[in-house]
Amino acid sequence: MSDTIQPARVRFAPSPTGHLHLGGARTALYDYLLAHQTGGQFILRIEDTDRKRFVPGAEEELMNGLRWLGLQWDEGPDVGGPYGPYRQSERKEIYQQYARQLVESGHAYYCFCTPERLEQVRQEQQKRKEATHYDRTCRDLAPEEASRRIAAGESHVIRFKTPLEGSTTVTDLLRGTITIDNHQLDDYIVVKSDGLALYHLAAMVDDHLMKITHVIRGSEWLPTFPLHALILRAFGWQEPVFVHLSVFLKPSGKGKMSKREAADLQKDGYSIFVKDLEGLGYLPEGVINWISLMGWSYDGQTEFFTLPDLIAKFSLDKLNPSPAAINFTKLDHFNGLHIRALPLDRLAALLQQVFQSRGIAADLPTLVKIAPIIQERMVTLDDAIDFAAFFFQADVTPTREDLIAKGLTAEQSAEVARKALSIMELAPDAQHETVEPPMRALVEELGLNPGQVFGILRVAITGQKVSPPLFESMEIIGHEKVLERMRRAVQLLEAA
RNA sequence: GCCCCCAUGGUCUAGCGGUUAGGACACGGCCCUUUCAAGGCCAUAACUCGGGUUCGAGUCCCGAUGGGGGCACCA
Repeated sequence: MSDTIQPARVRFAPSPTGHLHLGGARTALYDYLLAHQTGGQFILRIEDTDRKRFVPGAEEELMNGLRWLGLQWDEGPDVGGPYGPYRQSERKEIYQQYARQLVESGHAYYCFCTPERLEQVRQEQQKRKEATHYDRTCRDLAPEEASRRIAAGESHVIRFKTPLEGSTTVTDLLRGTITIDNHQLDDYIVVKSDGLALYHLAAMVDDHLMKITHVIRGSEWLPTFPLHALILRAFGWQEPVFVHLSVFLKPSGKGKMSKREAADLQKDGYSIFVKDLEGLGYLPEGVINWISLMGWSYDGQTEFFTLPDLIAKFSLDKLNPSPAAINFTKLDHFNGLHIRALPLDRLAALLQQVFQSRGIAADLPTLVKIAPIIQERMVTLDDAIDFAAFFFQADVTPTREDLIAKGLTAEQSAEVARKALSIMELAPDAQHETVEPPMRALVEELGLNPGQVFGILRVAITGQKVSPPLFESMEIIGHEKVLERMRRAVQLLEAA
């Protein structure tokens, strides 16, 4: 990076109409990275001009999601800032003022066509297999007539007066210039009959007023990008840099994620909604690392990144314009990597939350001892339940069948268990340094495989066939409890 | 139907006219090993197709195909 770089002002501008999903999170991440990398500002703007689609609580969920990911904004509805308000529903008058300016300069006009008539026109056009466009009935209404009808209280909207001739060329940072014939463009409505602006006007006005330097948004805006440029140019405003990010496809890479498929994902322990990820055992670090690489790369080699790494290494010109399939197994991979990178005390604290959420009271000192032996075995934090719940149970309940070692009979297994038990009874403590050598000697003496002997002990002490390393586990469980569990296993094997 | 965007292994990607086409995930095998992991090693696997341009094309141009997006008083 050169030192001549200008601080970027970048905004994440979601509408509070649903859950924050992976695509939005990735846009917000890139916004955040660019702002922080350049010493600029990351702005959160709520685009809630559509009252019909407003979902109560969505704004709060969105903010919680961003905060969980670690993407704190510098300006926004809650923290304020010099260019507020940051909620579009609170900026109605501002948009009206600029819409009037557009009408006065001849770039927009009042339209009195009813939705019913518009619908009729649209249907006729479809029947003739034409592109659906407004037929421009009100485009050349005399200003006097328009004023008269407005004064008479007639319902109206404001439409942008798209040039009939020529073409418009816009520049997307990833795709270069895109030129479209103006006759492909419609006379889009920019102010609704309820007086509220539509995205096209509101976003351009806000981006200008809020001094946004880079607009990073989804590629669904590409078709209306020329309109936006036309609006900016009508005002004579400087155009920010536009970056249109590709969409996310479903894991197969064939098509985008449907609502149904998103729901099915939950059954597999995955979700495209940020709000679900924490509960599923994912780390914000893992999620950030994962989504950062969906459409961006650093050198094609390095893949492990923390948020500070990304701030240092992110660059817009390494963005990839092609759609990317969501790959949850890669999320698992990154999550595992970041779990292993966690300091033990922090891992222990996170584990405590996980256990607590399952109604298991796990104390921190024990958790700190457990953390190092399960850390490299976990993909999600939830895996700790399978790996370590037995540490906190009063009793374990191994089955007789599991206690019988491979290649041995029940009687032989009982004999092994009895001998191991007497070793344990003679041992002064359950430290693995004191227990492991005699146990290994026992393996030798009996002429068995370590797996056979240790397998019996594992099931006896942990109650399960898969567990963290045996002797470390015994040490944490404690001498008394280990003896107790081993005696019970002997009983179980001798019964029958 | 019309318009726009995109195109390297199954998936994420590096590549920016001359490479044995590199890395990662997943998958398979081996090593390590008390289980499960982690780690190490090895293997399988790609330039959508057709035309150009060029001494030479994954890389540039055109077309086709495929995928995606848009065509609202939603964003």
